[in-house]
Formats: sequence, structure tokens, C-alpha cells
Amino acid sequence: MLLSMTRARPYDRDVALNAALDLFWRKGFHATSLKDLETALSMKPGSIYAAFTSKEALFQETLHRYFEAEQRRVRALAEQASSPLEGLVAHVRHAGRCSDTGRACMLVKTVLELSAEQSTAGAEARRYLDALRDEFRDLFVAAVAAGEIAGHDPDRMARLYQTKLIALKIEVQRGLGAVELQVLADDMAEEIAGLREAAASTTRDAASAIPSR
Amino acid sequence: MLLSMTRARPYDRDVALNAALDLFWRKGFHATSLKDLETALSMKPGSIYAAFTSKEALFQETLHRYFEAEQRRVRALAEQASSPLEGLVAHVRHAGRCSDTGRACMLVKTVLELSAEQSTAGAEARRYLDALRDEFRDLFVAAVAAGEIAGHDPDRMARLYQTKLIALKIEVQRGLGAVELQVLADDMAEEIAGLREAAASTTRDAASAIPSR
DNA sequence: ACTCAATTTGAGCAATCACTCAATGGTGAC
DNA sequence: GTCACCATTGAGTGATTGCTCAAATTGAGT
Repeated sequence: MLLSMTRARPYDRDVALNAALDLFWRKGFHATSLKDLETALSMKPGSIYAAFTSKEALFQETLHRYFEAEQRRVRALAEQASSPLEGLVAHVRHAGRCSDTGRACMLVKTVLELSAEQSTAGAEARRYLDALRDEFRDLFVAAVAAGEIAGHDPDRMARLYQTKLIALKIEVQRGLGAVELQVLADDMAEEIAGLREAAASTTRDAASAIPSR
Repeated sequence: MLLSMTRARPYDRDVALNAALDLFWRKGFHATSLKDLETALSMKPGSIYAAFTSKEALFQETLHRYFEAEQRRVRALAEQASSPLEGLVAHVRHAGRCSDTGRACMLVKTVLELSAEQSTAGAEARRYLDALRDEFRDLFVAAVAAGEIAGHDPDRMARLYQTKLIALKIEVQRGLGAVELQVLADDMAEEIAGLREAAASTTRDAASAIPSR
């Protein structure tokens, strides 16, 4: 009674949002029409606007969803790693294995598509990217604290690190083959892992920063 | 007579194409309407279609223009450099100084926007990016031949290198500050320059791959 | 000065865009 | 069984989309 609705909700908001996310992620904001959304969500225009206010608002909600999922992924990978730096390296390597989606980062796609017109969504995508970068910085700070790395600015490393992740996912959408993608991810991972050897400063040369042949 | 036109052309095709290029580069294909183009090119719709066939065809022509300019820039920078590797490093550093445009690579933006719907333009943007990567690979091959680098696969290095450039220009559009951008570019440049020291294999450690603090 | 073909023009095309709202119909409360 | 309530419906809103074409305008050749 107190929380009951007088009418069962035929549409699962969660399912609909996921469908919208997939569509927006794949086609972008402008290329996704309301007709596309209607068929993907199996909802009539009226229902969509009753549930999500506007196309822009729906987009922002899916963007937020994407960000949260990404943030969760980062944190999960950091937790299950044996060390902070190990987690960061593993995250890059992992990104090289899953050509699953075949798409670049939705946040990046949004920044590139919606930054000219100054839409709210474009600004939010930027904020989300900044938040993820901060997540990486915290890990680098932890890596320094753990004695894995020394003599490097965590902010700079985080920036450089996120850069690699973004570029890697772009290569995915560019259609790089599975094997080449894996190789590229490993090359990037080695650039990160090389920081540890640098800190050790005893080990051989930097040749391993990029594996030979 | 044989080549003469009976009427002078009021619109300079070159100027119009540059204006269209700027518009498409900034706003993307979908967000650029014909009304936008009409005002930017100071042409009425009829003239635009007489000169460029269609919006899509005009876009492709501007894309080609962008590619050629980019290719010219790479070759110029390679020529005036003291060595192949030096040229590559300088190119990255240079990209970090000019936040001039404030935009990411138009080819990348196009790939991300137009790859879902399989448009001709999207495929062409991919081809252009591949062509530029080949340009970089040739330079790495030259660097190996010159004895600057050893023990590394030019293809992999080229892929990794282009990845850095793409990511750097994305950071520009993301709105990274001028100083941070320069620092990031320098960090990337050092990752590339580090290959030479690796080949030397005598020099100290790999710490210089990323400058401290 | 006149002609004619090439070029530019801009009103207007059908289609689609994001979006609205009166009508509908299913459901829990009584 | 009845009713009041509210989510869903889908035809339809005006605006905008990419694009066309008959008519006006231009300048080189004579």
C-alpha cells in the first residue's frame, strides 16, 4: 500500500536503460533517433518521455551508468590485484583481451562528439573521465607508498596511464585484429611495468619496456 | 577555349572546402547541418550540391584534405629532423605545444562517429589512419637502419607511437591545460626517446623514460 | 551590344526530427 | 463487481533535415 503502485510497471527501467546505453554507445547521441530508441526499448514515444524526460536526459542517465560500471571495474581490478601497480598493469592487459564490444570508451566518444556544441552531456563526460583519472592516481599513489615506484609524480603517471587506456580502446573500434590488439596492450603494459624496474634501478636495460620483435 | 569556362566562378572552391573542413572537424558530420554549411561557405544549397554533389561527398572531400595536410606535416617534420627517431620525438613534442585548434584528430573523430552505421567516410578515415601509421613505420624502419634503435619490431613501435599521438590530441580536446599538455607530450616523447637508450643498453637505468616529478 | 551556356539562386520538396497529449486500458483498493 | 487512478498509447505537433529545380543572373565570345 504505502509503496505500492496502482499499476504494474510493464517496462523494466533497468532493462530499458541498458538497451539505451548500448544504442547510444554504439551510434552516438546525434545518430541515435527516437525511432531507434522506440524499437530498442520497445516503448512508445510517450512512455519514453514519461520515464526519462527527454532524449538528452536519457542520454545523460546512460552516460552516468556507463561511468559507474567503469569505475566499478577499475576498483574491482585494483582489489583483486596483488599490488597497486600490478592492478594497473593487469587492467591494461585485460583491455587488450576483450575486443568484446568492439567500441571505444563511451565517455571519449561523447567528449569528441558533443564538446563543440556545449551540451551538458559533453561536460559530464569530461567530469567522469577526470574522476576515473583520479581513481588511477590513487592507485599510483598507493604504488609509491608500497615502494613499487619512486621518483615519479602520480598525477603525471595517471594522466599518461589513462591516455594509454583511451588509445587502446580506440584501436579496438578502429578494428585492430585480436592478436595485434593483444600485442599492443602488452606493449603498453610493459611501459607501465617498466616503472617498477626503473625504481629498482638495478636491473638491466630498458629494452624490456617494449618487447623485442 | 578548350579548357575555358564561359563564366567565372564566384566561389573559390579551395576557400569553401577549408571552411567546410573547419566546420566538420569542429562539430562532426551529423551535428553539421546544411544550414550551417550554407552560412559558413556563403553558398546557397543549390550551389553546394552543384559543386559537391552531397553532404556526404563534401564531407569525404574535406576528410581527404585533412589527411593530406596531416601526411604533409609528418613528412615535413621527418625531413627537417636530424634523424628519423629525432623527427618522431619532435613530432610528439610539437603536438604538445599547439593547443591551437583545441580539437582531436578529425580522422579519429570520424572513425568514432561513423563506424557504427557503415558509411564510406568512416571506412576512409580508417584507411587514412592506416596510411599515416605506415608513414610512422617507415620512419621507425629508417631509425633501425640508421642504428638508432635495435631489437624492436617497427610495426609494433609504429602502432604504439600513433596511439600516443591520437591520445595526446584527444587530451587537447578534453581541455587539458597548456602546461599539463606539454608535460604529457614530453612524457610521451621520453617513452619514444627511451628506445634509443635501450638500444645503447649501456646507459644507466630506465628512470628517464618518464622524467621524475 | 547581343547571345548563350554555365552558374547561382532560393522557394519549396518529402522525409524525418524530437516531442506532446487526449484517449485508452489494465490494476489495486474497496 | 465497481471504481478511481495512472502508466501506456500512437496519431499528430511544428520545426528541421538533406536536397531539387525552374528561373534569374552572370560574363566570355562574337
